[in-house]
Amino acid sequence: MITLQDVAKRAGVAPITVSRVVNNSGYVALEVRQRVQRAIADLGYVPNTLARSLRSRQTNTLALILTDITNPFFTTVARGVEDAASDAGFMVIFCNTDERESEEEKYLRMLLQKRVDGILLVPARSGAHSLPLIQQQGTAVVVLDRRVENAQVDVVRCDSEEAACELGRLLLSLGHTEIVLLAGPPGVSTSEDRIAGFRRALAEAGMPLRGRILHGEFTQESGYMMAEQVLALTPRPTALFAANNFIAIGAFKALEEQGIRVPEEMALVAFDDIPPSLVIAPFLTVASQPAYAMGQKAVERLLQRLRNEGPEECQEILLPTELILRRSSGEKRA
Amino acid sequence: MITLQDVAKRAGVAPITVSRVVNNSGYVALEVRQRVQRAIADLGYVPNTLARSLRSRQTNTLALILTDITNPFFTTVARGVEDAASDAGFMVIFCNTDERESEEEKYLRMLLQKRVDGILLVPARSGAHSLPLIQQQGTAVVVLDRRVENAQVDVVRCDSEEAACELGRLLLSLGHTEIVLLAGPPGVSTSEDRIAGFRRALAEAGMPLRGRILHGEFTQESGYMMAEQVLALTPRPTALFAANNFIAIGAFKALEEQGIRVPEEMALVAFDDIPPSLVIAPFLTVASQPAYAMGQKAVERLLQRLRNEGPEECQEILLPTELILRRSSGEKRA
DNA sequence: TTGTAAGCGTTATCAC
DNA sequence: GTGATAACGCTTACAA
Repeated sequence: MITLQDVAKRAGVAPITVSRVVNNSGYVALEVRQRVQRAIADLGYVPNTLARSLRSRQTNTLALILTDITNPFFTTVARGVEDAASDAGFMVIFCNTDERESEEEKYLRMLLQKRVDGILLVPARSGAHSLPLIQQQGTAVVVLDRRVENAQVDVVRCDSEEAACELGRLLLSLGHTEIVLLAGPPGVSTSEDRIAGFRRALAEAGMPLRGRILHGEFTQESGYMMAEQVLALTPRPTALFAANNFIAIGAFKALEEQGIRVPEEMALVAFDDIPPSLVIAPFLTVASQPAYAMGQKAVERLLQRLRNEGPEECQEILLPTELILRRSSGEKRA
Repeated sequence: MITLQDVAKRAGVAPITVSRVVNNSGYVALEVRQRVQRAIADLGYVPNTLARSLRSRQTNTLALILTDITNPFFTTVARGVEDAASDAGFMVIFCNTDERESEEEKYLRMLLQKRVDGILLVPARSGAHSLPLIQQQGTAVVVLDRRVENAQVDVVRCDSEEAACELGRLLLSLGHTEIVLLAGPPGVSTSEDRIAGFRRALAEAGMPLRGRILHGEFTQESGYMMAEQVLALTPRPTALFAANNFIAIGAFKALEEQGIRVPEEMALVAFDDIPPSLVIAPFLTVASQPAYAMGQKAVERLLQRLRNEGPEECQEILLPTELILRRSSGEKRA
């Protein structure tokens, strides 16, 4: 392997001079610079970032820990992260936890050992067991998409509670009185906030709340199973509120198999849109979160931390959701 | 920052002994090992992989260079890569090139500087300008999804030519004679192979080929525009063959806006499925590639190279595509 | 404008 | 079983 030393020898200068040319730092005479550059080209020298990072204590690498890149919401977040990081000269390591804290911790340890400059974390559980690990190590971190309890940390997310309340109000305004929320797992803030928002909408309307919430996972399979349970209820509800896109699609499949028409026999609304580029005929009424912008904003804040810019105190950056009305929520009931 | 030295001092041993404990290498007396482990716990020591990698010449990091993680085909590939890599103790850096060779090269240089152990490359162009860069540096590489010209390299992909031929035959067997292929960009092997397969299907049927191929990008916008062009033709074609999923969806939107019913007035088939978890009502007839398995297999081969296992000569691993018949291809014409 | 010397935190090598 | 020493390839601090 060609090292900086080899280049220095070939160019007849000291190693540090080559370093200065490579990094465009400090003064180097034009003539010397050219000599060095020729030597670099001749030898095909590729700087070794490991050595540089060891000395400079910067890796120019960020990490994004999320639950599942396969969910288009997170795919889009990831793209926002990558673009923003790339613009700033950072590379990004991706980790899928599948909502498991054990995986989260495993990855975290590896990342800290790698001395990544910063971590973007979508915590598997709002307990956020792993946050202390990061902060104790002095690594910069921004939490994405979800709240965490009792933690001093920057967060970029949407107001799930408010958006869920709006979705709930929508269904109520359409005349539904028997609505069931197909929720995500307990202990995840987005799931809990969406439940709280739904509750608030019901409370505002003076409606009682019992047996109206099912707990599951943020997956299609879970949506399917929860919808099956709902269909066994009497009287049968007239509207479903899916806590995310996957749950909605799973629920729809269950309804379809039972021959229940959406929205005529069962209205359906959901959290998280599916990107228009993936959908032949947009159908779901959703509260859409600005996934790409979330990724961007989170990186922005993380870079501020790395550069000691921006406000010193921890911020909670709330991005707006958008209510998108489509066919699945149906018309006003008689 | 706590270093291995600090731990050594605290435990009253030499640094190398701590190293042996951390890495489970060499002999360490049980009593000493426990003393060291206690010191590690007390101090909250986190090993520094940079230093280790500098010495050991291994980073336990792979890189995946693809065109756009936002395309569900690549999202799934990425998940397959991440899972397989993670199982083997490797982390993965992701890079989006948006089909641009300049981006590909930029990322590549950064990755080589980072001394990643191996690179998974979906080359932007079949010229694969950047392959020599990698190989010259002695870094392991596996090419994914696409062919490259004149290169000694392992490739994991599907047989686009054959699958495209089958899709073409399908349309012909349904009685279509005026079919237009909405292709991807020239210079990309998947695009060219799909054209070749389509041509072969026509040739087999003894049908002439003129004005039957439009070139565009692998994007929804491009699909939309190409479909608009098709609709201006007389006589109007009766079937469209989209070279990927995004093109198909863009084309469908153009057709819909013009009030043209699919498949009654225009049949539509495409390459690449959309994952069922994302689709309310599967509709497109497609040639589906096993994206997850492609990612897995590619990592498998890459790890073989890193470990000097497996066949020495370069392999082309072809994975089977699956023809999935749905509504969009329509019935046999009168 | 250029160079010297030391050190970043680990592990390879060889010795005890 | 354990340790001393050097080295990985680069940059920081200081000197000339």
